[in-house]
Amino acid sequence: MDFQQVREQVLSGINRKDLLILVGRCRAEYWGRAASKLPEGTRLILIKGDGSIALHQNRLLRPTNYMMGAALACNIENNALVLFASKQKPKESIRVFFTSIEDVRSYSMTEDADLRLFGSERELSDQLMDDLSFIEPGLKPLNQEEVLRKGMVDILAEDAQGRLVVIELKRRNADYNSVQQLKRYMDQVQNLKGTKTRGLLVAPDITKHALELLERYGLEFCKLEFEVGNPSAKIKGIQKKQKTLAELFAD
Amino acid sequence: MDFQQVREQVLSGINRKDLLILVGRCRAEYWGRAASKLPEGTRLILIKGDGSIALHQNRLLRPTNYMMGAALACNIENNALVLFASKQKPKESIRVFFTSIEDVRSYSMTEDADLRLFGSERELSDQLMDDLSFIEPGLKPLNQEEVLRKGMVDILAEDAQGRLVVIELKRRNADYNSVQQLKRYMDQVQNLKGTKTRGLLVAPDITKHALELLERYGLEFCKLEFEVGNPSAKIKGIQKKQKTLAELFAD
DNA sequence: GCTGGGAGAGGCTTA
DNA sequence: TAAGCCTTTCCCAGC
Repeated sequence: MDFQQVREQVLSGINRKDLLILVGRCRAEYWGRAASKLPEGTRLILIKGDGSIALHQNRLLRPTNYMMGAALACNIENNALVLFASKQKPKESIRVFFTSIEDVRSYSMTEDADLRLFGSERELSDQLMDDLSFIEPGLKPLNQEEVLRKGMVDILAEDAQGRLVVIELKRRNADYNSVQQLKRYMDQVQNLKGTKTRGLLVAPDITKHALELLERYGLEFCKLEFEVGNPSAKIKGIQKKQKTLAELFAD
Repeated sequence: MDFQQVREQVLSGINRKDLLILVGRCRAEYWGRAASKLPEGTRLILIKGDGSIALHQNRLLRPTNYMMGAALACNIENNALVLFASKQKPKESIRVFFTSIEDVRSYSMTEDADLRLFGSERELSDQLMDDLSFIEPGLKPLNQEEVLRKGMVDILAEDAQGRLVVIELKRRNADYNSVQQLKRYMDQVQNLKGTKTRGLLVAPDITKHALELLERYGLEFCKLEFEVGNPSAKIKGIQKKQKTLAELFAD
Protein backbone atom coordinates (compact mmCIF):
# COMPACT_ATOMS: atom_id res chain seq x y z
CA MET A 1 0.00 0.00 0.00
CA ASP A 2 1.02 3.56 -0.63
CA PHE A 3 2.62 5.13 2.43
CA GLN A 4 1.35 8.61 1.68
CA GLN A 5 -2.19 7.36 1.57
CA VAL A 6 -1.76 5.26 4.69
CA ARG A 7 -0.32 8.24 6.51
CA GLU A 8 -3.37 10.34 5.73
CA GLN A 9 -5.73 7.61 6.88
CA VAL A 10 -3.81 7.23 10.11
CA LEU A 11 -3.74 10.95 10.82
CA SER A 12 -7.43 11.47 10.14
CA GLY A 13 -8.30 8.38 12.16
CA ILE A 14 -6.33 9.70 15.12
CA ASN A 15 -7.99 13.04 14.68
CA ARG A 16 -11.47 11.54 14.83
CA LYS A 17 -10.41 9.41 17.83
CA ASP A 18 -11.32 6.28 15.93
CA LEU A 19 -10.09 2.85 16.80
CA LEU A 20 -7.27 2.43 14.34
CA ILE A 21 -5.67 -0.76 13.06
CA LEU A 22 -2.45 -1.11 11.12
CA VAL A 23 -1.08 -4.39 9.85
CA GLY A 24 2.28 -4.68 8.19
CA ARG A 25 5.92 -5.63 8.38
CA CYS A 26 7.84 -3.53 10.84
CA ARG A 27 10.55 -3.36 13.42
CA ALA A 28 10.27 -1.33 16.61
CA GLU A 29 12.31 0.38 19.29
CA TYR A 30 11.31 1.33 22.77
CA TRP A 31 13.18 3.63 25.07
CA GLY A 32 11.99 4.66 28.50
CA ARG A 33 11.43 2.73 31.71
CA ALA A 34 13.29 -0.05 29.98
CA ALA A 35 14.79 -0.32 26.50
CA SER A 36 14.12 -2.84 23.77
CA LYS A 37 14.45 -3.62 20.13
CA LEU A 38 11.97 -5.71 18.20
CA PRO A 39 13.34 -7.23 14.98
CA GLU A 40 11.32 -7.03 11.80
CA GLY A 41 8.20 -9.12 11.48
CA THR A 42 4.52 -8.91 10.67
CA ARG A 43 2.57 -7.19 13.41
CA LEU A 44 -0.68 -5.49 14.23
CA ILE A 45 -0.76 -2.01 15.73
CA LEU A 46 -3.81 -0.91 17.67
CA ILE A 47 -4.38 2.79 18.29
CA LYS A 48 -7.28 3.84 20.46
CA GLY A 49 -9.21 7.06 20.86
CA ASP A 50 -7.50 7.90 24.12
CA GLY A 51 -4.05 7.76 22.54
CA SER A 52 -3.07 4.33 23.74
CA ILE A 53 -1.03 2.38 21.26
CA ALA A 54 -0.15 -1.31 21.29
CA LEU A 55 1.96 -3.46 19.02
CA HIS A 56 0.81 -7.07 18.86
CA GLN A 57 2.37 -10.25 17.56
CA ASN A 58 0.22 -13.24 16.71
CA ARG A 59 0.72 -14.77 20.14
CA LEU A 60 0.23 -13.93 23.81
CA LEU A 61 -2.31 -11.63 25.31
CA ARG A 62 -0.04 -8.74 26.01
CA PRO A 63 1.38 -6.48 23.36
CA THR A 64 5.15 -6.58 22.89
CA ASN A 65 5.27 -2.79 22.89
CA TYR A 66 2.75 -0.32 24.19
CA MET A 67 2.17 3.14 25.52
CA MET A 68 -0.74 4.83 27.22
CA GLY A 69 -1.80 8.39 26.55
CA ALA A 70 0.86 8.94 23.95
CA ALA A 71 1.37 11.84 21.58
CA LEU A 72 1.41 10.29 18.12
CA ALA A 73 3.15 11.24 14.92
CA CYS A 74 3.31 9.47 11.58
CA ASN A 75 5.87 10.30 8.94
CA ILE A 76 7.67 8.93 5.93
CA GLU A 77 11.44 8.66 6.30
CA ASN A 78 13.81 6.83 3.99
CA ASN A 79 11.11 4.79 2.28
CA ALA A 80 9.68 3.72 5.61
CA LEU A 81 6.48 4.72 7.32
CA VAL A 82 7.49 5.68 10.84
CA LEU A 83 5.00 5.71 13.67
CA PHE A 84 6.28 7.67 16.65
CA ALA A 85 4.64 7.60 20.05
CA SER A 86 6.06 9.64 22.89
CA LYS A 87 5.25 10.84 26.33
CA GLN A 88 6.73 12.77 29.23
CA LYS A 89 6.57 11.55 32.83
CA PRO A 90 7.89 9.06 32.56
CA LYS A 91 9.77 10.10 29.48
CA GLU A 92 9.51 7.35 26.94
CA SER A 93 9.08 6.72 23.26
CA ILE A 94 8.24 4.02 20.77
CA ARG A 95 9.31 4.11 17.16
CA VAL A 96 7.77 1.69 14.68
CA PHE A 97 9.39 1.40 11.25
CA PHE A 98 7.14 -0.12 8.59
CA THR A 99 8.66 -1.51 5.44
CA SER A 100 5.26 -2.46 4.10
CA ILE A 101 1.64 -1.99 5.07
CA GLU A 102 -0.84 -4.77 4.50
CA ASP A 103 -3.91 -3.06 5.86
CA VAL A 104 -5.21 0.07 7.58
CA ARG A 105 -8.66 0.23 9.11
CA SER A 106 -10.38 2.77 11.25
CA TYR A 107 -13.59 2.21 13.17
CA SER A 108 -15.63 4.93 14.77
CA MET A 109 -16.72 3.86 18.24
CA THR A 110 -18.90 5.59 20.74
CA GLU A 111 -17.96 5.72 24.40
CA ASP A 112 -18.95 2.47 26.05
CA ALA A 113 -20.60 1.46 29.24
CA ASP A 114 -18.16 -0.08 31.63
CA LEU A 115 -17.64 -3.59 32.85
CA ARG A 116 -19.64 -4.69 35.86
CA LEU A 117 -17.47 -6.96 37.92
CA PHE A 118 -18.69 -9.33 40.58
CA GLY A 119 -16.80 -11.53 42.98
CA SER A 120 -13.84 -9.23 43.54
CA GLU A 121 -11.15 -9.89 46.15
CA ARG A 122 -12.61 -7.28 48.45
CA GLU A 123 -15.95 -8.97 48.29
CA LEU A 124 -14.35 -12.28 49.22
CA SER A 125 -12.63 -10.74 52.17
CA ASP A 126 -15.86 -9.13 53.29
CA GLN A 127 -17.66 -12.43 53.08
CA LEU A 128 -14.99 -14.12 55.14
CA MET A 129 -15.27 -11.42 57.76
CA ASP A 130 -18.94 -12.15 58.17
CA ASP A 131 -18.20 -15.53 59.62
CA LEU A 132 -14.82 -17.02 60.41
CA SER A 133 -16.25 -19.85 62.44
CA PHE A 134 -16.09 -22.25 59.51
CA ILE A 135 -12.33 -22.04 59.71
CA GLU A 136 -12.37 -22.83 63.37
CA PRO A 137 -15.10 -22.68 65.99
CA GLY A 138 -14.96 -19.59 68.14
CA LEU A 139 -12.86 -17.52 65.73
CA LYS A 140 -14.06 -13.91 65.79
CA PRO A 141 -13.02 -11.07 63.47
CA LEU A 142 -11.45 -7.96 64.99
CA ASN A 143 -10.30 -5.48 62.35
CA GLN A 144 -10.26 -5.98 58.64
CA GLU A 145 -7.09 -4.91 56.90
CA GLU A 146 -5.55 -3.52 60.02
CA VAL A 147 -2.70 -1.38 58.87
CA LEU A 148 0.63 -2.14 60.44
CA ARG A 149 3.92 -0.34 60.21
CA LYS A 150 5.02 -2.64 57.45
CA GLY A 151 2.46 -4.07 55.14
CA MET A 152 -1.05 -4.96 55.95
CA VAL A 153 -2.86 -7.75 57.69
CA ASP A 154 -5.74 -9.15 55.70
CA ILE A 155 -7.77 -10.15 58.70
CA LEU A 156 -7.10 -9.93 62.40
CA ALA A 157 -9.14 -12.25 64.59
CA GLU A 158 -9.36 -13.69 68.05
CA ASP A 159 -9.67 -17.40 68.77
CA ALA A 160 -11.69 -19.15 71.42
CA GLN A 161 -8.78 -18.87 73.88
CA GLY A 162 -8.55 -15.12 73.30
CA ARG A 163 -5.33 -15.36 71.30
CA LEU A 164 -4.81 -13.04 68.35
CA VAL A 165 -4.91 -14.72 64.98
CA VAL A 166 -3.29 -13.01 62.00
CA ILE A 167 -4.96 -14.27 58.82
CA GLU A 168 -3.39 -13.85 55.41
CA LEU A 169 -5.67 -14.46 52.47
CA LYS A 170 -4.37 -15.59 49.10
CA ARG A 171 -6.36 -16.04 45.94
CA ARG A 172 -3.66 -18.12 44.32
CA ASN A 173 -1.63 -21.01 45.58
CA ALA A 174 0.49 -19.90 48.46
CA ASP A 175 4.28 -19.98 48.01
CA TYR A 176 7.40 -19.01 49.94
CA ASN A 177 6.48 -15.41 49.61
CA SER A 178 3.05 -15.82 51.14
CA VAL A 179 4.49 -17.68 54.09
CA GLN A 180 7.12 -15.08 54.74
CA GLN A 181 4.64 -12.26 54.43
CA LEU A 182 2.50 -13.92 57.06
CA LYS A 183 5.52 -14.49 59.25
CA ARG A 184 6.41 -10.80 59.11
CA TYR A 185 2.87 -9.74 59.96
CA MET A 186 2.60 -12.17 62.80
CA ASP A 187 5.91 -11.09 64.26
CA GLN A 188 4.83 -7.48 64.14
CA VAL A 189 1.47 -8.06 65.68
CA GLN A 190 3.13 -10.11 68.37
CA ASN A 191 5.58 -7.31 69.06
CA LEU A 192 2.96 -4.59 69.07
CA LYS A 193 0.41 -6.33 71.20
CA GLY A 194 2.88 -8.23 73.28
CA THR A 195 0.67 -11.29 73.34
CA LYS A 196 1.05 -14.79 71.99
CA THR A 197 -0.19 -14.68 68.41
CA ARG A 198 -1.09 -17.28 65.81
CA GLY A 199 -0.55 -16.94 62.06
CA LEU A 200 -2.97 -18.52 59.65
CA LEU A 201 -2.55 -18.74 55.89
CA VAL A 202 -5.79 -19.22 53.93
CA ALA A 203 -5.42 -20.17 50.27
CA PRO A 204 -6.69 -22.63 47.67
CA ASP A 205 -3.44 -24.56 47.97
CA ILE A 206 0.17 -24.35 49.07
CA THR A 207 3.39 -25.60 47.49
CA LYS A 208 5.24 -28.38 49.24
CA HIS A 209 8.27 -26.27 50.04
CA ALA A 210 6.15 -23.40 51.28
CA LEU A 211 4.34 -25.80 53.57
CA GLU A 212 7.64 -26.99 55.07
CA LEU A 213 8.65 -23.42 55.72
CA LEU A 214 5.28 -22.61 57.23
CA GLU A 215 5.56 -25.52 59.61
CA ARG A 216 9.08 -24.57 60.60
CA TYR A 217 7.74 -21.13 61.45
CA GLY A 218 4.95 -22.63 63.48
CA LEU A 219 2.28 -21.11 61.29
CA GLU A 220 -0.95 -22.75 60.18
CA PHE A 221 -2.53 -23.36 56.80
CA CYS A 222 -6.20 -23.60 55.93
CA LYS A 223 -7.23 -24.79 52.49
CA LEU A 224 -10.04 -22.78 51.02
CA GLU A 225 -11.32 -22.98 47.46
CA PHE A 226 -11.99 -19.47 46.29
CA GLU A 227 -13.56 -20.53 43.04
CA VAL A 228 -16.23 -17.89 42.68
CA GLY A 229 -19.70 -19.30 42.26
CA ASN A 230 -18.44 -22.65 43.37
CA PRO A 231 -17.58 -22.35 47.01
CA SER A 232 -15.93 -25.40 48.39
CA ALA A 233 -18.19 -27.92 49.98
CA LYS A 234 -15.35 -28.84 52.29
CA ILE A 235 -15.80 -25.71 54.26
CA LYS A 236 -19.26 -25.52 55.58
CA GLY A 237 -20.58 -22.10 56.35
CA ILE A 238 -19.12 -20.15 53.50
CA GLN A 239 -21.67 -21.57 51.17
CA LYS A 240 -24.38 -20.02 53.27
CA LYS A 241 -22.72 -16.65 53.49
CA GLN A 242 -21.57 -16.25 49.93
CA LYS A 243 -24.02 -15.13 47.31
CA THR A 244 -23.66 -17.43 44.36
CA LEU A 245 -22.76 -15.99 41.01
CA ALA A 246 -26.09 -17.15 39.70
CA GLU A 247 -27.71 -14.83 42.20
CA LEU A 248 -25.42 -11.98 41.29
CA PHE A 249 -26.14 -12.42 37.62
CA ALA A 250 -29.81 -12.36 38.25
CA ASP A 251 -29.54 -8.80 39.59
CA MET B 1 -22.89 -8.57 7.64
CA ASP B 2 -24.25 -12.07 7.28
CA PHE B 3 -23.61 -14.13 10.42
CA GLN B 4 -23.29 -17.41 8.57
CA GLN B 5 -20.54 -15.97 6.41
CA VAL B 6 -18.81 -14.35 9.34
CA ARG B 7 -18.91 -17.62 11.23
CA GLU B 8 -17.14 -19.43 8.40
CA GLN B 9 -14.47 -16.77 8.18
CA VAL B 10 -13.90 -16.94 11.90
CA LEU B 11 -13.67 -20.72 11.96
CA SER B 12 -11.29 -20.95 9.04
CA GLY B 13 -9.19 -18.13 10.46
CA ILE B 14 -8.89 -19.95 13.76
CA ASN B 15 -8.05 -23.11 11.91
CA ARG B 16 -5.21 -21.45 10.04
CA LYS B 17 -4.02 -19.82 13.28
CA ASP B 18 -4.37 -16.42 11.69
CA LEU B 19 -4.60 -13.21 13.60
CA LEU B 20 -8.31 -12.59 13.57
CA ILE B 21 -10.21 -9.35 14.06
CA LEU B 22 -13.90 -8.90 14.68
CA VAL B 23 -15.61 -5.53 15.03
CA GLY B 24 -19.24 -5.20 15.96
CA ARG B 25 -21.89 -4.47 18.55
CA CYS B 26 -21.90 -6.99 21.34
CA ARG B 27 -22.36 -7.68 25.00
CA ALA B 28 -20.23 -10.13 26.96
CA GLU B 29 -20.23 -12.32 30.03
CA TYR B 30 -17.29 -13.69 31.92
CA TRP B 31 -17.50 -16.50 34.40
CA GLY B 32 -14.52 -17.94 36.24
CA ARG B 33 -12.14 -16.66 38.88
CA ALA B 34 -14.43 -13.69 39.12
CA ALA B 35 -17.57 -12.88 37.16
CA SER B 36 -18.59 -9.91 35.06
CA LYS B 37 -21.13 -8.59 32.64
CA LEU B 38 -20.32 -6.10 29.90
CA PRO B 39 -23.33 -4.21 28.51
CA GLU B 40 -23.79 -3.84 24.79
CA GLY B 41 -21.49 -1.58 22.86
CA THR B 42 -19.18 -1.48 19.86
CA ARG B 43 -16.02 -3.47 20.46
CA LEU B 44 -13.08 -5.09 18.78
CA ILE B 45 -12.22 -8.73 19.39
CA LEU B 46 -8.69 -9.92 18.78
CA ILE B 47 -8.05 -13.64 18.37
CA LYS B 48 -4.48 -14.83 18.05
CA GLY B 49 -2.92 -17.98 16.67
CA ASP B 50 -2.20 -19.36 20.14
CA GLY B 51 -5.85 -19.16 21.13
CA SER B 52 -5.64 -15.98 23.15
CA ILE B 53 -8.71 -13.82 22.82
CA ALA B 54 -9.19 -10.21 23.91
CA LEU B 55 -12.17 -7.90 23.81
CA HIS B 56 -11.21 -4.25 23.44
CA GLN B 57 -13.06 -1.00 23.86
CA ASN B 58 -11.82 2.18 22.23
CA ARG B 59 -9.95 3.21 25.34
CA LEU B 60 -7.30 1.90 27.71
CA LEU B 61 -4.50 -0.48 26.91
CA ARG B 62 -5.93 -3.52 28.59
CA PRO B 63 -8.80 -5.48 27.16
CA THR B 64 -12.00 -5.50 29.20
CA ASN B 65 -12.25 -9.27 28.80
CA TYR B 66 -9.57 -11.73 27.83
CA MET B 67 -8.50 -15.33 28.00
CA MET B 68 -5.27 -17.10 27.23
CA GLY B 69 -5.04 -20.47 25.51
CA ALA B 70 -8.79 -20.79 25.13
CA ALA B 71 -10.80 -23.34 23.21
CA LEU B 72 -12.97 -21.34 20.84
CA ALA B 73 -16.40 -21.93 19.39
CA CYS B 74 -18.54 -19.72 17.20
CA ASN B 75 -22.25 -20.31 16.71
CA ILE B 76 -25.48 -18.64 15.76
CA GLU B 77 -28.12 -18.60 18.47
CA ASN B 78 -31.35 -16.59 18.50
CA ASN B 79 -30.24 -14.18 15.77
CA ALA B 80 -26.97 -13.52 17.53
CA LEU B 81 -23.47 -14.60 16.64
CA VAL B 82 -22.05 -16.09 19.82
CA LEU B 83 -18.34 -16.40 20.37
CA PHE B 84 -17.54 -18.81 23.15
CA ALA B 85 -14.10 -19.11 24.70
CA SER B 86 -13.51 -21.60 27.46
CA LYS B 87 -10.75 -23.20 29.43
CA GLN B 88 -10.19 -25.68 32.23
CA LYS B 89 -7.84 -25.07 35.12
CA PRO B 90 -8.87 -22.65 36.13
CA LYS B 91 -12.30 -23.27 34.73
CA GLU B 92 -13.53 -20.13 33.08
CA SER B 93 -15.46 -18.95 30.07
CA ILE B 94 -16.27 -15.87 28.06
CA ARG B 95 -19.38 -15.54 25.96
CA VAL B 96 -19.65 -12.69 23.46
CA PHE B 97 -23.06 -12.02 21.93
CA PHE B 98 -22.93 -10.03 18.70
CA THR B 99 -26.04 -8.28 17.47
CA SER B 100 -24.22 -6.97 14.43
CA ILE B 101 -20.84 -7.38 12.80
CA GLU B 102 -19.16 -4.44 11.18
CA ASP B 103 -16.00 -6.16 10.01
CA VAL B 104 -14.07 -9.44 10.07
CA ARG B 105 -10.45 -9.65 9.00
CA SER B 106 -7.89 -12.37 9.19
CA TYR B 107 -4.18 -11.91 8.68
CA SER B 108 -1.75 -14.73 8.22
CA MET B 109 1.36 -14.11 10.28
CA THR B 110 4.55 -16.08 10.46
CA GLU B 111 6.20 -16.80 13.77
CA ASP B 112 8.14 -13.74 14.81
CA ALA B 113 11.48 -13.08 16.33
CA ASP B 114 11.07 -11.99 19.91
CA LEU B 115 11.61 -8.75 21.67
CA ARG B 116 15.14 -8.05 22.78
CA LEU B 117 14.97 -6.32 26.11
CA PHE B 118 17.96 -4.44 27.40
CA GLY B 119 18.72 -3.85 31.01
CA SER B 120 16.89 -7.00 32.03
CA GLU B 121 18.11 -8.91 35.02
CA ARG B 122 19.51 -11.65 32.84
CA GLU B 123 21.54 -9.23 30.82
CA LEU B 124 22.85 -7.44 33.85
CA SER B 125 23.86 -10.76 35.28
CA ASP B 126 25.77 -11.60 32.12
CA GLN B 127 27.62 -8.32 32.29
CA LEU B 128 28.45 -8.69 35.94
CA MET B 129 29.87 -12.14 35.38
CA ASP B 130 32.57 -10.64 33.22
CA ASP B 131 34.17 -9.00 36.20
CA LEU B 132 33.07 -9.01 39.80
CA SER B 133 36.22 -7.40 41.12
CA PHE B 134 34.70 -3.94 41.18
CA ILE B 135 32.30 -5.15 43.83
CA GLU B 136 35.18 -6.40 45.89
CA PRO B 137 38.78 -7.16 45.03
CA GLY B 138 39.47 -10.83 44.52
CA LEU B 139 35.85 -11.81 43.91
CA LYS B 140 35.73 -14.50 41.23
CA PRO B 141 32.65 -15.93 39.48
CA LEU B 142 32.01 -19.66 39.76
CA ASN B 143 28.73 -20.67 38.15
CA GLN B 144 26.09 -18.41 36.79
CA GLU B 145 22.54 -19.30 37.74
CA GLU B 146 23.60 -22.40 39.54
CA VAL B 147 20.46 -24.38 39.92
CA LEU B 148 19.51 -25.33 43.41
CA ARG B 149 16.79 -27.56 44.69
CA LYS B 150 14.59 -24.56 45.36
CA GLY B 151 14.93 -21.55 43.15
CA MET B 152 18.03 -20.33 41.47
CA VAL B 153 21.13 -18.43 42.42
CA ASP B 154 21.88 -15.45 40.21
CA ILE B 155 25.62 -15.64 40.63
CA LEU B 156 27.83 -17.86 42.72
CA ALA B 157 31.32 -16.54 43.41
CA GLU B 158 34.34 -17.05 45.58
CA ASP B 159 35.98 -14.29 47.59
CA ALA B 160 39.66 -13.70 48.24
CA GLN B 161 39.50 -15.91 51.35
CA GLY B 162 37.99 -18.75 49.35
CA ARG B 163 34.53 -18.37 50.87
CA LEU B 164 31.48 -18.92 48.72
CA VAL B 165 29.50 -15.78 47.95
CA VAL B 166 25.89 -16.09 46.84
CA ILE B 167 24.95 -13.00 44.85
CA GLU B 168 21.37 -11.94 44.21
CA LEU B 169 20.91 -9.29 41.57
CA LYS B 170 17.96 -6.91 41.42
CA ARG B 171 17.31 -4.49 38.64
CA ARG B 172 14.98 -2.49 40.85
CA ASN B 173 15.13 -1.41 44.45
CA ALA B 174 15.47 -4.38 46.72
CA ASP B 175 12.68 -5.08 49.19
CA TYR B 176 11.78 -7.69 51.81
CA ASN B 177 11.26 -10.22 49.13
CA SER B 178 14.71 -9.77 47.65
CA VAL B 179 16.32 -10.17 51.03
CA GLN B 180 14.42 -13.30 51.84
CA GLN B 181 15.15 -14.78 48.46
CA LEU B 182 18.84 -14.25 49.07
CA LYS B 183 18.54 -15.68 52.56
CA ARG B 184 16.94 -18.85 51.23
CA TYR B 185 19.58 -19.29 48.56
CA MET B 186 22.40 -18.66 50.95
CA ASP B 187 21.04 -21.13 53.48
CA GLN B 188 20.77 -23.78 50.82
CA VAL B 189 24.21 -23.25 49.41
CA GLN B 190 25.58 -23.34 52.92
CA ASN B 191 23.77 -26.61 53.59
CA LEU B 192 24.82 -28.20 50.33
CA LYS B 193 28.45 -27.22 50.41
CA GLY B 194 28.81 -27.32 54.13
CA THR B 195 31.08 -24.30 54.12
CA LYS B 196 30.73 -20.82 55.54
CA THR B 197 28.93 -18.76 52.92
CA ARG B 198 28.29 -15.07 52.39
CA GLY B 199 25.15 -13.59 50.88
CA LEU B 200 25.38 -10.42 48.82
CA LEU B 201 22.48 -8.39 47.47
CA VAL B 202 23.30 -6.16 44.50
CA ALA B 203 20.70 -3.55 43.55
CA PRO B 204 20.34 0.16 42.74
CA ASP B 205 18.87 0.72 46.19
CA ILE B 206 17.24 -0.99 49.13
CA THR B 207 14.30 0.03 51.32
CA LYS B 208 15.02 0.87 54.91
CA HIS B 209 13.05 -2.04 56.29
CA ALA B 210 14.63 -4.47 53.88
CA LEU B 211 18.05 -3.22 54.96
CA GLU B 212 17.24 -3.87 58.61
CA LEU B 213 16.18 -7.38 57.77
CA LEU B 214 19.27 -7.95 55.66
CA GLU B 215 21.50 -6.89 58.51
CA ARG B 216 19.66 -9.07 60.97
CA TYR B 217 20.31 -11.98 58.64
CA GLY B 218 23.98 -11.07 58.41
CA LEU B 219 23.79 -10.50 54.67
CA GLU B 220 25.51 -7.76 52.70
CA PHE B 221 24.29 -5.11 50.32
CA CYS B 222 26.10 -3.50 47.43
CA LYS B 223 24.61 -0.47 45.74
CA LEU B 224 24.80 -0.54 42.01
CA GLU B 225 23.06 1.94 39.73
CA PHE B 226 21.39 0.23 36.83
CA GLU B 227 19.69 3.38 35.59
CA VAL B 228 18.62 2.66 32.06
CA GLY B 229 20.81 4.46 29.57
CA ASN B 230 22.79 6.00 32.37
CA PRO B 231 25.04 3.50 34.11
CA SER B 232 26.39 4.77 37.37
CA ALA B 233 29.77 6.29 37.82
CA LYS B 234 29.63 5.52 41.53
CA ILE B 235 30.98 2.06 41.15
CA LYS B 236 34.27 2.21 39.42
CA GLY B 237 34.88 -0.63 37.06
CA ILE B 238 31.33 -1.23 36.05
CA GLN B 239 31.39 1.73 33.77
CA LYS B 240 34.16 0.10 31.89
CA LYS B 241 32.57 -3.29 31.86
CA GLN B 242 28.94 -2.42 31.42
CA LYS B 243 27.88 -1.52 27.95
CA THR B 244 25.67 1.52 27.96
CA LEU B 245 22.29 1.23 26.39
CA ALA B 246 23.41 3.56 23.66
CA GLU B 247 26.12 1.07 22.76
CA LEU B 248 23.68 -1.82 22.83
CA PHE B 249 21.45 0.02 20.42
CA ALA B 250 24.34 0.55 18.07
CA ASP B 251 24.70 -3.22 17.59
C1' DG C 1 1.02 15.98 43.08
C1' DC C 2 4.53 13.12 43.64
C1' DT C 3 7.03 9.33 45.48
C1' DG C 4 8.48 5.41 48.16
C1' DG C 5 7.11 0.99 49.49
C1' DG C 6 4.70 -3.04 49.52
C1' DA C 7 1.71 -6.39 47.39
C1' DG C 8 -0.23 -8.76 43.46
C1' DA C 9 -1.34 -10.66 38.87
C1' DG C 10 0.21 -12.26 34.45
C1' DG C 11 3.30 -14.80 31.94
C1' DC C 12 7.68 -17.31 31.23
C1' DT C 13 10.94 -20.89 32.14
C1' DT C 14 12.87 -24.91 33.86
C1' DA C 15 12.51 -29.11 36.44
C1' DT D 1 2.44 -30.00 35.16
C1' DA D 2 4.25 -27.44 39.04
C1' DA D 3 7.14 -24.00 41.28
C1' DG D 4 9.56 -20.04 41.32
C1' DC D 5 10.25 -15.54 39.90
C1' DC D 6 10.48 -11.32 37.09
C1' DT D 7 7.96 -6.97 35.34
C1' DT D 8 7.26 -0.90 30.42
C1' DT D 9 2.82 -2.94 37.29
C1' DC D 10 -0.42 -0.87 40.59
C1' DC D 11 -2.18 1.04 44.49
C1' DC D 12 -2.03 3.36 48.69
C1' DA D 13 -0.20 6.25 52.27
C1' DG D 14 2.39 9.85 53.46
C1' DC D 15 4.74 13.97 52.39
